[in-house]
Amino acid sequence: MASVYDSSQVEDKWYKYWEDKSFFRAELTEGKPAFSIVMPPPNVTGQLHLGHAMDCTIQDILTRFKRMQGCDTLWLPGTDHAGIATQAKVEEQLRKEGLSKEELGREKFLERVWEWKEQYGGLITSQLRRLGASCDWSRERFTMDAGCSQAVREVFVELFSKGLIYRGNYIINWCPQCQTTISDVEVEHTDQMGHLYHLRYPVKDSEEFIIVATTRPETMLGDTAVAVNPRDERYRDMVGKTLLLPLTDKEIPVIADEYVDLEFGTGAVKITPAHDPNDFEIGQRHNLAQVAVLDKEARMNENSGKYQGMDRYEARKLIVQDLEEIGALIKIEEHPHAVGECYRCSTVIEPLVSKQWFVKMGPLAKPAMEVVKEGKLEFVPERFSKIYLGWLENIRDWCISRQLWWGHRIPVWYCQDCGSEVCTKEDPAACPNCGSGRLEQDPDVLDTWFSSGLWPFSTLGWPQKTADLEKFYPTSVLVTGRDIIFFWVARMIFMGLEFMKEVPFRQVMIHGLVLDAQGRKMSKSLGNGIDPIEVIEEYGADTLRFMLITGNTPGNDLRFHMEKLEATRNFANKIWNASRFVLLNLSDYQKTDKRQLELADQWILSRYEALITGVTDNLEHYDLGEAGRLLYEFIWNEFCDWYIELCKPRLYDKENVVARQTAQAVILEVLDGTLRLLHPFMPFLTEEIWQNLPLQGDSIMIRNWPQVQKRRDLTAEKTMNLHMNIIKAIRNIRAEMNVAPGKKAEIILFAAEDEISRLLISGAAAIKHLAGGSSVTVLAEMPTKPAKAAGAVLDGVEIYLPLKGLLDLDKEIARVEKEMAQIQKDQKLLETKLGNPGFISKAPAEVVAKEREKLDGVLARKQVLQDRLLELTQD
RNA sequence: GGGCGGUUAACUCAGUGGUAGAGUGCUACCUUGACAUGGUAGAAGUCGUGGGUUCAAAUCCCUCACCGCCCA
Repeated sequence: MASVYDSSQVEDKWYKYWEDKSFFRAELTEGKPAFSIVMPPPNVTGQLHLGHAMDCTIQDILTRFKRMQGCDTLWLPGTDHAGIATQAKVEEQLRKEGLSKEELGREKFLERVWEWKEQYGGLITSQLRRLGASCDWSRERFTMDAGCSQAVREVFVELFSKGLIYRGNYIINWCPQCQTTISDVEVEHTDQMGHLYHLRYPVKDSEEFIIVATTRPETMLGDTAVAVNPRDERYRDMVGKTLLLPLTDKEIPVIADEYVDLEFGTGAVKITPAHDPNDFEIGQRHNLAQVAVLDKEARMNENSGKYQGMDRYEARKLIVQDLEEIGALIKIEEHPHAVGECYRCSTVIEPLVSKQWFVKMGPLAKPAMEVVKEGKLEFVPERFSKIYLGWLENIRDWCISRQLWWGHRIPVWYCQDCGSEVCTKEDPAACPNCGSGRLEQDPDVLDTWFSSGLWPFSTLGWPQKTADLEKFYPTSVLVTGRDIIFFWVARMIFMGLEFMKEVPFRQVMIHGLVLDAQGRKMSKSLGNGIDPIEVIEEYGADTLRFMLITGNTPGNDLRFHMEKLEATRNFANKIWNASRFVLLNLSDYQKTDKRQLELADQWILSRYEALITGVTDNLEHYDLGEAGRLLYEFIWNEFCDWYIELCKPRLYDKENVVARQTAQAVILEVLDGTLRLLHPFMPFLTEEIWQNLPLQGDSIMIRNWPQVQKRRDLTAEKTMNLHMNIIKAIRNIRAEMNVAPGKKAEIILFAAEDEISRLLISGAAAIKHLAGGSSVTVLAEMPTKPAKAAGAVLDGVEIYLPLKGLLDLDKEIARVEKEMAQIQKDQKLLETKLGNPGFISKAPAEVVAKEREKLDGVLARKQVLQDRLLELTQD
């Protein structure tokens, strides 16, 4: 074995081995409890980024953990067809060839997209394999495969027949770049500095006027009213009057509506029902006409007179200029406001009135809220349920039609003869109303999230009644980022409740984002993204995985630091070398029953037992970071720094067979168990080591999860702590006295209490070995204290190092005085506390007793230090 | 404007009533038969501000400030 762990030599080998042996497959074993996760499907043409890496690492840890615990485990992978993004990529490819999708035609274009999907769709799944994802590839799904498509069809038709899907003219978000509608959640609001234009609208046949404030003057040509708040004194007399829209002299009424904010601007707002969602609603309440002045390219249309054909921003400039000329522009103010942009292309979206398909949300949202309120579905951390509920409370109907070609085509046909609408599970051959064969299918496709919303059951075979569905629905937990709660999580919940009559998952674990070292989001435009595959190649998948889940708490963002990556790589290497040490000393290992456990063995077994509990409990509660931290600390501090060192004398001594075999047995047991606990976090490294251990089994990944055996031994832990503290104190003295590390020194220990004295004798060998002692003498009595020695005192033990010739008296005095100062501080603190009658009477007796004990210890130590100081300063 | 999260050692973060912890970095020493991607020892924090509750607050409550995110 090499002294440095080389991940590149082992990862592919083991992944292939696991996959070939079908270890990832859910077997539907009778009687085994189920554990299932559906993977949030990444974009089929996408590449793995650190967000996926974190998300999938968490899922893999949970999956491997549950698998080892004996569950019938299914982690179901798949990809999403990602309508807009994928279509855009293929269109871009066409553009390079000098083609457009219109030239190609719908059918040919879709063929091209499928080709593209075949070519690039495998990339992300192969990248997930590099990460070590133990998902069941035999059940891999795609949102546009036959099964998922059938599910989409089923759901659409059913919702349609229940009246929960309808078509109508409403205001929607239009992306002039993508040339499609997008849903409310796909609009991103960013604060930008804009202007508030104050415009004067004159009252007809009067000298009066109203000043309205607007951020979008170019839409004024589509104004059909001006609204004020009915409680607004300023405009009481204006309501009902007719205004003349500047530039056109069109007559529009002044109306009163509660929606208008008295504080904002002038308290009077122009109403453009065709280009603003709020105005749209006001327009409906007051029966106002909708006059569209912008087209789908966001250019001024035929209703805009001389401005026709202009881009919206160009038109804004000119209209403002023209208004100024006629004296209708009162003033322009700087005004910060939120601008809605397309989440895909960042183009400013344009609210337009358009005939689209919608899902009626009210009836679906209600049960989706109930299950969370009733605790049938839990968010982890809990606070995310508030975000979820808040969103559903104010939800608007979901616009699901998209003017794209790539996606699930809306299963509605229009009869060209009688005009009826046909929505059926099977493609209709003739109009059921008039029998005509002239049916045309709706050209639009569905929002990608419509099919992802069905993911937890469509992937398990629904609408068929399958064994998978029976066993694995509801899934155990969903793991995803918080940016996707509205897009996806909420939709899966109401779809699951509607069609399965059951939550799609019992828990939702929400994690944060991976940020760059400065705490910024990683983005293409900033160029601060990090390719996980490059990280895997340089540092190994285990390192990346462990780094992504440690050092933060659930739900919080994680900053990506190269230093942290290195530290984790060093940890992997540490494990590698500790294992190497064990293996080097296990060459002649034989199973034995003749174990004679020493204190160190009892101690490490006890600590290992605590580790099992800690790691298991934290994994059960999705606190992976804490579980990882416990493993890190146990392995590095307790196992490597102490246990391995304590074992060395026994392992090197081939004469004492029983002692050696005992050490071999315990170190193997602890290493084996620790590797198993670590396996979900670092699957490759643990497999590579485990395969080298003298143990039976095909793979660590299908071994049992370690169980506690009631071997926690607090007495052994306490004794060991005493020994460790003595060793540390001696090392400290040696370092402060500049004793060369190789130089052995005489150690004298004394305890007034017999019981402690016995513990010292039992630890003498270990202390000698680890504290660089030439000898360890435990004195039963100490009539005179050695003056010419360096010393320390702790837990009822006095330590002396005679250090002939090496002792610097002044230094030693300084050391003792420093310690004395600390002791006095402690004493004062404790005395103040114990002198407080409130503390004595109100604090729990247990706490008081503990503080008393502390004070006793402090006083005893003080006494010894005082004596020593006296002796040191005497002659 | 509303909501959520954060503010702890130089940096990155744990800690959620009983005298502050880790990793990295820093200082000194050490190539000792697992590991220099290492070992040993050490220095380093009035736990954002101001109040309150409590015998006791980094921890619970309130105020404010700053940073980040979400919603409108």
